[in-house]
Amino acid sequence: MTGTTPAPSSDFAQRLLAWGADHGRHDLPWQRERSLYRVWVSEIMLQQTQVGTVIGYFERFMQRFPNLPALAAASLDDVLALWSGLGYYARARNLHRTAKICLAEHGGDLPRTAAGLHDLPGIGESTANAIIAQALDVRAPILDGNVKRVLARHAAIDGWPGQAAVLKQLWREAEKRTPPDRAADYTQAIMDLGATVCTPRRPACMLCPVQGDCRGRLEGRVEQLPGKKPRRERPRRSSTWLIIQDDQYRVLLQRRPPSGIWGGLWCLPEGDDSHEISDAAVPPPIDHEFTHFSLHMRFSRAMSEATADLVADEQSQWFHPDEALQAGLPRPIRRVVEWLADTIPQTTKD
DNA sequence: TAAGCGTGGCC
DNA sequence: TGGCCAAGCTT
Repeated sequence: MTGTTPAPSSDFAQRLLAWGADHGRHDLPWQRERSLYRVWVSEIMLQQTQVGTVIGYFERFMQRFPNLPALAAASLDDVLALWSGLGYYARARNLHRTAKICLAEHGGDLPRTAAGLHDLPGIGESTANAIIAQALDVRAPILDGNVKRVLARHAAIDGWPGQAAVLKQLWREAEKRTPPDRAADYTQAIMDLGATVCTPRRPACMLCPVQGDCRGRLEGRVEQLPGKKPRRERPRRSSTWLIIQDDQYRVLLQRRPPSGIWGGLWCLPEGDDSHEISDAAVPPPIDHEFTHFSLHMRFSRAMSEATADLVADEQSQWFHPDEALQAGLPRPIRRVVEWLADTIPQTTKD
């Protein structure tokens, strides 16, 4: 060693590890009682979702499904009920599928290799590596949104990470910088740095342990990195949803098809203008924003006599509003059902 | 390669 | 307010 040439990859990791010990997060629920199962569930919940949102869902999920066999034995309905409100429901469907596959083909356990995990539904390369790094302390580079941002800035990699060439460069950096040991600590540290210091807006570079050789900072363009996704306009759609109630105020809900938006969740039937409308009060319309479109939702009362086809549908079921709130409902439908629960006349006193 | 897939928070 | 972003994967 000449002593004059820095060893960026190794030193980068060492500085991150030292920073993480003092400033990283060490008390997240999935960091306690660490197991493949708990880390797997947490990683799926955390896809495109922030830590603060996930914690409550994770705790309830673990309470109800403490281990993989419990999850595999559950109905998809029960799994979706606990996922209700968290979004990207394909994650819940894949989680359930994976649990069943592991029970049938892996003796009730998750595979202990990245390749084995990657073969399962809902687990991509970064998630597979994150799971073995966090749960088994095995060296495996990850490349989630936090790491992409940290590396794009530190190595000054231009372009949007959705482009294959940019992604390849980022993977190369991730691979190069991942240290041989302390996989779990390093993985947590680099994600924590991205989440708390190297943030998308107004990064706290003065607090950053790797600011000294951060190329993005040296070139004065930290906030321009990584490159932004090309923007395209969000279509606006509108739809009418039918509120059909029986004489006990039970509401008719319909299970949505297993794929597509809100797949497998319980919804009001989508209506057209052909149904007879009653004059009972309806909830106010809801504007719901998705990533890829805006939805204006209007609500309309229909009589069950006028909708015999819907009532007879095998995917339809009557729910008392309080029961419906226990089911897997999309966010805006949950709001409507809460409104229905509040508008039931109180005929008894106790 | 690009589009589809939720929801909440932030400014 | 609307645009952007978040521990991405699937088709």
